[in-house]
Amino acid sequence: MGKAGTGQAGGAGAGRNEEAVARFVENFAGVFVEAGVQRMPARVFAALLASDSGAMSSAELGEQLQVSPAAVSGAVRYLTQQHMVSREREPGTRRDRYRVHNNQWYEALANRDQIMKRWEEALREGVNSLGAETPAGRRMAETQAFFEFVGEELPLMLERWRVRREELFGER
Amino acid sequence: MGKAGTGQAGGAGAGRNEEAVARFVENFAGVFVEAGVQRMPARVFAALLASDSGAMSSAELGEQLQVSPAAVSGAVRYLTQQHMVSREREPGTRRDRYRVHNNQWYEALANRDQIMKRWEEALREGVNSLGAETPAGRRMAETQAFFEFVGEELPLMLERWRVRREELFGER
DNA sequence: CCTTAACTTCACAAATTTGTGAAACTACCG
DNA sequence: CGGTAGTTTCACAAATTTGTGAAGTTAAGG
Repeated sequence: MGKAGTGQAGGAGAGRNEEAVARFVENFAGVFVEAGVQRMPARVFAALLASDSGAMSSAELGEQLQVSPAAVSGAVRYLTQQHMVSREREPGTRRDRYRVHNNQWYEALANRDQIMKRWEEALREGVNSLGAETPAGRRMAETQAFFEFVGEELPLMLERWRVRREELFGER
Repeated sequence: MGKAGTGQAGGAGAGRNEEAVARFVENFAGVFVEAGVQRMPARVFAALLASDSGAMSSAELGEQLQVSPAAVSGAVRYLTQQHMVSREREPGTRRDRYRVHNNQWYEALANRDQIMKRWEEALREGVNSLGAETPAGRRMAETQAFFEFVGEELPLMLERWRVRREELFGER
């Protein structure tokens, strides 16, 4: 717990209230967990989100969250696969840094192209094997249409968000 | 209604290919699991979706899925809490039936009002405790705005879906 | 009221998931 | 080329989750 010397690097401004950060991290990670994400990736992600620079090294993450390098490695693999975090190698050092890109991560969250495809495919197969004329088949076909609809709408919604975002935070 | 010897009741038409049904159930349940739902609720839900009438009794579910009444009970509790399934008591019998309402369940899926609130709240608290002027605070505020935006957009999108749905399946 | 079918709850055993330490690997740096 | 900081992989122990059987509860039907 007590972190030693002077300095966390990635996240800490001078007067950061470490306890508040920790509270946020666990709380926010909890929401992710409820949404079906494993705990460790959720915690790592929350830590990044709560860091000032938006990027931390593996060692920093391990220290802040009190977990082993192995755990960080696994979490980070998951997060990069989900495109919620990107990995960057700081040139001139052999340390990777993991970064959350401001608007990118929640767009990835909303997009979920892969997931949508899985739903549609499972439903399509259901319609085929049960028969489009059966009541169950009709039910599935309707659901499938819904997912297709959402697949069309999401990109439009994200486009509208970019406009709104510009209005709200435009002159950063 | 004797549903003795021959027949599954809730779901089975005469020539239903039970094997195809089982395959769909496990496959579709898998997609749910990937999306963070526990396996048993996912299986129960898939079974209902694949049933002809869209409704099954506890006993029928237990038999089709080869699980105990206790397991069905737990799964059904979860599903009703999520508003993905509704419980009805058949008058004149003491058997409950569990029903999936055609368009209702995926609207519930897309709505997730409760979940949205949790995200917004966690983020709001993060902004407060880290300070709106800090980089991390700004990042969170932006994310929070995004969730608010989505919260506005979802109902509109669902409204558009209802129109589209009428076009596609209107004269049922 | 009593019986009993149906559903729910509970303690526990089984199965799965999770995080760790240690070994293996990679590729900077001298 | 070798040394070494950093990351990843792996086998395993711990913790959590899951489903079961059995007991408990509820209310329909006589």
